Amino acid sequence: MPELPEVEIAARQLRSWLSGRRIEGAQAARTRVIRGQAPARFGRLAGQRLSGIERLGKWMLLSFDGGAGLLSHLGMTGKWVKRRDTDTPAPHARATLQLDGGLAVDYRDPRLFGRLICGEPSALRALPALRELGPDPLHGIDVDRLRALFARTRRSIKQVLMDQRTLAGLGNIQVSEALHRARVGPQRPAASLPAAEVGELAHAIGESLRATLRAYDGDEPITYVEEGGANVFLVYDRAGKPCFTCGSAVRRIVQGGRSTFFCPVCQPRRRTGRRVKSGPRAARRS
DNA sequence: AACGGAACCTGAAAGC
DNA sequence: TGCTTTCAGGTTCCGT
Repeated sequence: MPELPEVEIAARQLRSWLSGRRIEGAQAARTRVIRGQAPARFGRLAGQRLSGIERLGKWMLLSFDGGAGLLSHLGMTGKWVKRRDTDTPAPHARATLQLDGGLAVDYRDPRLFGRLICGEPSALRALPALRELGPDPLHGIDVDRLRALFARTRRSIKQVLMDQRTLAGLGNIQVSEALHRARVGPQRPAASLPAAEVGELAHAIGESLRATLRAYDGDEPITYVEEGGANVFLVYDRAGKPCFTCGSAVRRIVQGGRSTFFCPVCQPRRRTGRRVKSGPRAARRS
């Protein structure tokens, strides 16, 4: 269930696990994860060493010194995990890279929404899913571009931010969190945001991503919220619980078939011009 | 062209 | 207890 911060952590982990090691063997099971590809394609990675990992939105592009590339998307339940090669593979392992030094990394993915594509990095970059990605929000956000983009759509701000062409890597959690931090109601039409609010939203997106990244820092192996990890978020999955700012109940609504969490008081449906300064201060976390 | 909704999957948790 | 329903942070495809 990973979004930009979780994928960023996954990329860092893979970098540390693979760097300096030789791939001794690679195999993938014939599942939806590899779509039409022949499982044998993954054998090409054998004998090569990692030369770099790039995170592109929620995708990771692994490049190897023999010219091979591996594109990975974690979907909803994908995760790379390390083990000793003598240990039994992780449950729901869909692919494995054997490394020298008696180590192996498994790609596990119970729900099979993730993807692994083996090919030359240049060819992988040319795939529509990568070509159409918007800019990476961690590298600074162009507020004018965002505002222009918002102006020419009738969709809600939530829907536009979920679109990977807007900013690459935001997902359901980060969008809820960023809108909350910016005090913008998720149902508002994107086109209704004045320039000042677009600026605040851009700032909030960066803050939310960095806060999540910090929360996972040193947490290895990473545990997602739904896996029983602590909820480190302000509104996500907190329906009915008090807003940390004003104390009123966080609401859950459905937009585009997915849950949105927000505080109806701090994030009004219409712009009121007034801001919630403070209110009954709820206990921080619990 | 842009948009909303369904489809794709499995497993865990909640409801009966 | 055990069966059924609901829900899950992803993209992609299809019809309007």
